[in-house]
Amino acid sequence: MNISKAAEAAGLPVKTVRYYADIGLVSPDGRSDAGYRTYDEKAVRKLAFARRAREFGFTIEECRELLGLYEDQNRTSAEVKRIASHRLEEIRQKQSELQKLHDELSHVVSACRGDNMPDCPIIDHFS
Amino acid sequence: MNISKAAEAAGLPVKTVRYYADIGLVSPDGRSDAGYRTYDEKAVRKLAFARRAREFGFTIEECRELLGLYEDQNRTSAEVKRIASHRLEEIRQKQSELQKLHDELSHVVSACRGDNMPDCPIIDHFS
DNA sequence: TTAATCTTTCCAGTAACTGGAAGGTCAAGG
DNA sequence: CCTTGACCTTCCAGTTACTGGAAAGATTAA
Repeated sequence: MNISKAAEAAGLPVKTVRYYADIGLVSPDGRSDAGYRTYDEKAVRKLAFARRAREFGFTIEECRELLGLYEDQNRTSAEVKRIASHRLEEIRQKQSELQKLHDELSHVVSACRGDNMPDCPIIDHFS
Repeated sequence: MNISKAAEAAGLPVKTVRYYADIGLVSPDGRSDAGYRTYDEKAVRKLAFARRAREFGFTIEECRELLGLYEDQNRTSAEVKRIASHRLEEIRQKQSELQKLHDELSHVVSACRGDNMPDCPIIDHFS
């Protein structure tokens, strides 16, 4: 699979996929004769995982660690579990924060009559 | 309320609060005689809202628009509703993506026996 | 009154992309 | 075979959103 197909499948811009290859976060499966990066299913799954993790505020280095969980045969099961559990806790925290954001905006929407009156009641939401 | 208390209450670094003041995203309520920025409850709520929105990938400009929903008396109710609904849809999308990330990591954790054996079965998750 | 702990501005540096130039490759149509 | 258009490559510069640190003024507590 060439880079644009892989990028599309993972939901990332081509530029970003190339960048991830440059910094060694997700390497292509190989190169074609012409020097084109090629990606297999596994690499694409890693890209998609990295995308999700990045979208939710994990840094590149944290993504590297998380992806490393799947790679490093020398890691102990206990260590994998420790790291993953820690990140899971963070994700649960994010879920609750996201819910708050949702509720705040939701309040805006439901409080709006939706007509053209300029006295939308949410203006007072912050006062 | 001085900047450090406001930052603490909003869950942001002081530096970032100052930065948001500089770019006019969230202005302090005023300045003390000595020139210290002062923040009231309303400003703190805006900071917290901005933090949440930023954490979930909305850009500064998008935050500006969202915060503007609460400010601009000239906006029509319909416009507020349109913008907020659009963003709400994005948030729902994010919730589902976050769930996927949660599930992937969760799979790592539950598949781990948690002992010191180096053959944690999740190594195969990406193959 | 002196030390610790704020606060200010300003300027430089970083993380993670992102855009664009210059040029090589490939598949389809004429 | 040749060209055209959509790929791909590297490299380098620019952007967004902070973030760290210096130098100096303000406030508080002992």
